[in-house]
Amino acid sequence: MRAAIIWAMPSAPTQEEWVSETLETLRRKGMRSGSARRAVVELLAEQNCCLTAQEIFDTLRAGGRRVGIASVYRIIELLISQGLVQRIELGSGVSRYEPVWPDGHHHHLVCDRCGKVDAFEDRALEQALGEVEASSGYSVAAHDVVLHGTCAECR
Amino acid sequence: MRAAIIWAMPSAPTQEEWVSETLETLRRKGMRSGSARRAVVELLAEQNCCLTAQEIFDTLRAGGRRVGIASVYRIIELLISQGLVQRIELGSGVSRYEPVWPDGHHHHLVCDRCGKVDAFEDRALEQALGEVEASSGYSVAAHDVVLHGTCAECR
DNA sequence: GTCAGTGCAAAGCTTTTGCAGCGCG
DNA sequence: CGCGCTGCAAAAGCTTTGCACTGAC
Repeated sequence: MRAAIIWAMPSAPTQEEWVSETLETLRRKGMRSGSARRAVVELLAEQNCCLTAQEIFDTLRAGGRRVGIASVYRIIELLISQGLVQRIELGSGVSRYEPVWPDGHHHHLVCDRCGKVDAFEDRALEQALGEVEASSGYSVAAHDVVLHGTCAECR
Repeated sequence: MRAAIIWAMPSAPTQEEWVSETLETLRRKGMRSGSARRAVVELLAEQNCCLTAQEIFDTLRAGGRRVGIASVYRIIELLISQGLVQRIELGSGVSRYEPVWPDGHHHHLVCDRCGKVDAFEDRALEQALGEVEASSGYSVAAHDVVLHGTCAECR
């Protein structure tokens, strides 16, 4: 089995390190660390799966935090522009977001029956993508791969 | 150069054949061929790039057709459910649609600067994807690959 | 004390749904 | 000549913007 299904939580850096490095990166650019911003960063860090803006909002509200959905969107937008978070489109019409871990790169498998999302890594796939990118004439900054199908439990 | 940038219009079937085969497929399932349905199918067939619902609507309106945007969405939905059209998400928040040609399979390169979209094919990439799919535990029905970057002109 | 960050409310867009009338088969 | 298809209008999400106030530095 070459394509290992993983949960995207590399051992290094840890979740806490990602939080502090993310806030430090913002601070270095002269940005402040307000309560909503810190809450979103901390929540993203502890996820093993990509979240929607609504899920982030609901989770923070359920935890008693008084955040606005607009702040969630603004914070995500900021983190994406700094390369700290990545937007994932799985085809359902809503955007999902997950932290960018410096030492890992993975893609997503979506079960169209139950909605489950798995992550996977594959060296041969990355290599094939790298060769396509090199010969494309584009300067490729990012690539997204989404596999749609039916998971083992639903089958 | 392995990854050929192509425009996704295979020689067989021709555009006219795709139109007639698509309408015939619908007819065989007891569906009718109203004017809006035929107009959308004909417009899709002559595109070399994926279109948004709004673009389809605007183009048909500009051509003097009295179509509703709701019909455009309903027709696209129908064609997707029959496997005749495919939904493409390029990360901008709007869905794009293109015909499924029976004899070809391609992916997309997006210039994040000017918005241009190119299509490409690559055998090694398809093979790597096939191996990932086989070992994933999922029954994979479709896969989407999107490369983001800067095109030669913008660079 | 200043001004970036925030919450709330309203607006903007894309997509979906309801419904009455038209027209394909 | 019936019922499926269509256009229009309204509704339903998701996301963005405006604005006054709060709180980080």
